[in-house]
Amino acid sequence: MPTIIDIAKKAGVSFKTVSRVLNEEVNVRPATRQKVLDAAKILNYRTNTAARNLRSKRPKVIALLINNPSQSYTQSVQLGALLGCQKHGLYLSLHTKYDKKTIASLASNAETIGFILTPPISDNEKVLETLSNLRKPFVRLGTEHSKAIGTSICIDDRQAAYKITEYLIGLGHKHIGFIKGHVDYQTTTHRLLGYQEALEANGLIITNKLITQGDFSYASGLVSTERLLSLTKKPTAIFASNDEMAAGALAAAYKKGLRVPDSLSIVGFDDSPIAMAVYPQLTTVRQSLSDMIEKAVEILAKLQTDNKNQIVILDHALVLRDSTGPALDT
Amino acid sequence: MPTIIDIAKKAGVSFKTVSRVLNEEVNVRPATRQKVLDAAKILNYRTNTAARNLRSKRPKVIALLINNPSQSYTQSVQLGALLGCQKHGLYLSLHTKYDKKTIASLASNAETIGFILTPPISDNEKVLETLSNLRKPFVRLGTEHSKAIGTSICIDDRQAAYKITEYLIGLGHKHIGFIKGHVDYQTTTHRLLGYQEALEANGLIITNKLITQGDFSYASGLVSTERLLSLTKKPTAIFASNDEMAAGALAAAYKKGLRVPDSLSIVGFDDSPIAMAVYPQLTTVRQSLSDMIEKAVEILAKLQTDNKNQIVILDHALVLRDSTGPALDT
DNA sequence: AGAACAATTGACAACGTTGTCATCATTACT
DNA sequence: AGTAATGATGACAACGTTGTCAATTGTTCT
Repeated sequence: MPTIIDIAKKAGVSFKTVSRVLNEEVNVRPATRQKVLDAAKILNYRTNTAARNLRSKRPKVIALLINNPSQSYTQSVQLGALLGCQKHGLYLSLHTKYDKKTIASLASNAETIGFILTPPISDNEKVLETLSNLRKPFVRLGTEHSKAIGTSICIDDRQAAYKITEYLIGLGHKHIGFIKGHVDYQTTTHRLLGYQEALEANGLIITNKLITQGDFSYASGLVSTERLLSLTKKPTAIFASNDEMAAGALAAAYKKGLRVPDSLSIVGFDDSPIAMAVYPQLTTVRQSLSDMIEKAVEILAKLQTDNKNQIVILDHALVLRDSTGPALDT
Repeated sequence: MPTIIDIAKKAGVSFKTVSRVLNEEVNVRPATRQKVLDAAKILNYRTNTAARNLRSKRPKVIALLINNPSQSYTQSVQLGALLGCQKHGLYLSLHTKYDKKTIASLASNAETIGFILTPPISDNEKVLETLSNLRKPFVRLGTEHSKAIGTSICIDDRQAAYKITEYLIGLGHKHIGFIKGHVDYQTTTHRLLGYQEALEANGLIITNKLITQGDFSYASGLVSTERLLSLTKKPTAIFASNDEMAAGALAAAYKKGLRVPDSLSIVGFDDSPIAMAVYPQLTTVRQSLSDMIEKAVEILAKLQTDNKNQIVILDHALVLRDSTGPALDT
């Protein structure tokens, strides 16, 4: 493996200058920088993180605050965080408690770079206030809260919900039930908005009877769907705000003897592992949790004092599988 | 943080001797070793992996071969492997291809310590043969194959299946359906054996009609259960060889209008995330995948030439949740 | 006892990077 | 134009460990 000394020789500068370029320090002439970067590229240089961590006195720990009942969510996030940390030579410390004391003690540790908050903690006012006072950087996942504290990373939940609703409308569905997520989550609001806007834009009426309250759990999806299917004017499609509730909706449909997607279409949201583990496999919205968290780690890793309070919006995609089909004629 | 030099001062030896003790090298007098270990304990020493990795020329990469359709399985394993690697200062390289060429190229890399094989690759004869010839150590997960090649790590699937079957029998169930797993997996055989032995030991007859072939997928659990429930002599309980099939079984029960656990008890196996995401939550067998894989990493990390071909059997536990209840009187 | 050998321990370099400080080049100011 | 301030670069030490090899101690054999 090439070292910065090899690069230095090739570029005709001192190895310290190479180090400066690679660490994006100021006070390097653009021409010099370019020479170094070219040489690094040719030699296919990769930082030796062991050496860097040994010598560097920079903080290297990222504190991940996570408290989500869904184990698969927790796992995905943890995996992404770990991969991100590995990439940037950082260490991860994982926490499920987020009281003032815990956060303060983490923040006072000189090793700690900053925090990553996952929903619903991302929108917890107390935590946000505590962190703001402590002057440690933090990144909030899955929220685009207007209040500009810290950096936020999310997808455009509203647009995604809009698109998947429009997809159902395109299949001929006119009565589309909606199962809301847990009230503590900001995504709950945005997904509902997207659904409502899509109906409106396509000349359909928004009926409150077709909108039920869930909490992101399988059981709530089951119960909500039972309620929706007992309406006199039954929906021909159901939009569950996440995949677990969609799985519950599937079970409720089976219970009623409705075939999916023949008699009822069901869509979820997230493209979590459950979406493929279920029969029929769910049409859903893919958001890459691991991308999200890797981005969060990257932001903290490359933190400069100037780039605070941005909002990063990542891509999403409709995933069409087997749980959706044309609406039945009524 | 204390260094080996601090320990050396406290123990009155040279820092090189401390290094030797901590690396479990030979040729250290027992008394010296003890002095060093005591000093290390008092100072609460922790190895600086950055420094170690920088200087050490030992290989540091573990190749993980994984090809499992279940995303949640893949995630758990990857997470455990990453945590294990972090703990031992190693790097993980992940592979879903396992043809001869891929394996050979990984093995020829001097950086590679060894391989971890996950089911069903753990029992793939071709792979095992290739690896044996390449003389790189490997650890096989989820198998206790009698053929003693490489180290194997597993739980006692047979005993676990026995116990959960006996639990059902204890609830009064006399007709217990069984859904087999995918044929490529060795666990499939052992879980079936445990089921059969429990029936036999409790004076129940083993009926082939009550045993159906699945493949670990939700869909196969659904179909198998439908078949079992259409028998003239219906089972009052169903033992699915994993949680995904148990989830499918739940859906089939709903479809038939059977309440779980009132009219039908269902048990799964693995205690995967799905077991809690489903309603009612599944009674199942917990096996800690992450423990399993961490152990695998540890074995490779501390590899000595002498301890090959062992079989490590980890603990399991019955997890009683809401999908099981007393048998209906017939 | 003395020689030969093995076991045990230590001195010191080296890994590839960042931190500190010194030096040289350039710009800004009087 | 001369001086001060700033920008750009370099020389070298240092991080905490392992690798190499030499020095010391203990053991075995003649």
